[in-house]
Amino acid sequence: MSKHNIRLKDIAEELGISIPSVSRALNNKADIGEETKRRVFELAEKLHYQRNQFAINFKNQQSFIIGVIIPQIVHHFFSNVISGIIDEAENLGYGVMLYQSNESYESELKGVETFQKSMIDGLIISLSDNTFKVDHLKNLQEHNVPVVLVDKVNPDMDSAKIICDDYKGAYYATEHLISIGKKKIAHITGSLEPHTTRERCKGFESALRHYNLPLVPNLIKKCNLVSREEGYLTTLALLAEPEIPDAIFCATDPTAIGAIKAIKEKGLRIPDDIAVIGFSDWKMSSIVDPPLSSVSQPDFEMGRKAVELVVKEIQLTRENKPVKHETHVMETSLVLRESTLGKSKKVPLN
Amino acid sequence: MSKHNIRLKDIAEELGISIPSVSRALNNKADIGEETKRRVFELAEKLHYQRNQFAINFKNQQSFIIGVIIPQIVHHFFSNVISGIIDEAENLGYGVMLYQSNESYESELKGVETFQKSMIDGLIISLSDNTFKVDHLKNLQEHNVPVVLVDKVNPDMDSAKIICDDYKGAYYATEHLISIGKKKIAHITGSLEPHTTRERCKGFESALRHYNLPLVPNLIKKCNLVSREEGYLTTLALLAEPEIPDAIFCATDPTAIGAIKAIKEKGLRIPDDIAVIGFSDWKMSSIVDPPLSSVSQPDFEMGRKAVELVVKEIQLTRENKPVKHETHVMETSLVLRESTLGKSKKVPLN
DNA sequence: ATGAAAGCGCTAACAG
DNA sequence: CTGTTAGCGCTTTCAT
Repeated sequence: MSKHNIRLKDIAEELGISIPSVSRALNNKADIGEETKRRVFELAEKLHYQRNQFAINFKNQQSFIIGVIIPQIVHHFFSNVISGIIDEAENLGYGVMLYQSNESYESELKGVETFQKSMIDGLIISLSDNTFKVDHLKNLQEHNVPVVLVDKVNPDMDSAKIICDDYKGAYYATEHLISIGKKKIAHITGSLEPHTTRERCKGFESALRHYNLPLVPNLIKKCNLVSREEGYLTTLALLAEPEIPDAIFCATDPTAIGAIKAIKEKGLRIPDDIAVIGFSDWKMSSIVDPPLSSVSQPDFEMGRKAVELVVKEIQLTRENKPVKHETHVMETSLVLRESTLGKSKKVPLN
Repeated sequence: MSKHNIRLKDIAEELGISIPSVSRALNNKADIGEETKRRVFELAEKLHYQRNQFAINFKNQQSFIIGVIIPQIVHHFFSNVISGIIDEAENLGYGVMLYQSNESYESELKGVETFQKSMIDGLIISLSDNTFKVDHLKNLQEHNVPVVLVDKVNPDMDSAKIICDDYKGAYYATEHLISIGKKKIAHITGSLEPHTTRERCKGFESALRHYNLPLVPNLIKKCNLVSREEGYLTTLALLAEPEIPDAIFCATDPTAIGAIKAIKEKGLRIPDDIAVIGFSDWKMSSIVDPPLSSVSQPDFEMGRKAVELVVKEIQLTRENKPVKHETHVMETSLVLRESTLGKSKKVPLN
């Protein structure tokens, strides 16, 4: 049990050679005799030698760990971002530490602290909705830990960023509603604090303007949590307006699902009376009745790209080369289902 | 930029004292002068000293990192297990590294390898459905890295385990169907390889037996992936039987959702003609139409408990004390919704 | 091709 | 109370 782990020293002694020689052999260095190398490998194998990464990390001051902070894992979008991150990190030889902020700034601070204790080489973070200061992240940068912001970004941060084109996604979603003949389109937006929801709102307005549709203030409703409950209540409010909309673009899928519930309860048909489209293409969106059209974000790909950027910066930083922070804007795509298309089109189960 | 990080040495030199004194001060050791301590803290503060955890980890041969391998993050159940893990790990001063196996044995091996490189102190793992050998885990144990199995366990592993009472959950689910007057109850089971599905099947049969209902072989259908698609197809097969069931207990929620789709397509009413109950209480289960009754597992709590066990074993191992591997069986609970209760009972939105 | 020596940053053991 | 010494396991000079 407590038999100490095998060290280079053990192998060296057993073979009657020096420790550096063993090291050189195991690391396939050039200047080492073939015969020696063979004997070292053989014995290492036999003793089940495992390099002590603590020593190596210590020597190189490098952990090969990337820290990841996201608001909530349970969200389908973030699960997929994380999958992309883990995948690409594996490819590049990095491990991934995870922390969730639960949309709390204080939690986010704690996460950064935990990560500093674990000596992460780089950080990928999607900011909590309640994070307005970024000193904790700048602090990391000052300690030569590159930071990459994903999706939920902050203009005060001078760092690499991965965002998706929320503006265009919203524009296309709205354009789609117009294309199926809708004229009185409502928008349920979230808190306008996060960059993402603000862009979605802008894209919506821009599409209306472009197609010469009136921008009716009463048809733009704000809710803070963009939850199902809120979507439900907000839609009920919309339906109580003197002139009700014939389509609703919701800033998130849960809101849209709430909206669907409200519309169905009122005995209205989807999409004939009111079409509904959401944003983010949650897993559950294909399961609700009717299946929800939505704007799909390249979540997995965003994760991959984030790792690519952060590792690039890690390497440049280690080589003391100047780093230029890239911002990657990724394209969204429309996933059209019955909530806007109706039964006409056969929609696959998945 | 490349100004090297502050070390104890820098502080010691600036203050004209020895390095150990600085160490003692910073660590609030007993035998250090108040005045010295004050000066050290002051300067450390001023220089933004941050302890170099690489050195400490190296010295203690300890990372304060727990590795976690699960099949798929996107699954609601696992997301919540992970949340529980991160939460409790934070409490106990540990960070969490994450890896997903995607139900692949090879992937799982890679995960263990990655983790070994990162020198995890302990591992929490939910085995992939294709993992039948556990040498990789035993290897970890031999290197004094405690392993805790969660939910997907393996009898060959001599380790701590967290499981939930699938048998009882299935029993209660079936009993509930009986209690609402159902007599011809079908069961859609998964591959009988994993311990979990096997127990669910046993619980189902046991309840039928206990209530003197016949065990009709044709009403027990197996599908391998327990996916929505499979649930749909399997249910269609069930409905093609000469005598169709009046209730279906599905081994997972996705299967149940597929079942609902099939039943609705056939023009049958839920639950009047056929009641449906699932297992795991996925987020989406409350959203489908009708909302799905299900057996809820204490996912978050399972995660917490896993951390508790693994940390306990880590500590015992470090102190060279004997460790007794505990197995924790956690209770499930029924979440009843319209798919078995009907509209009668007002079901809350959440 | 190999060995000897030094050092990464920190802490524990031992003196005084 | 404080300083000196040593060592965690490995790699990287610098000799030979």
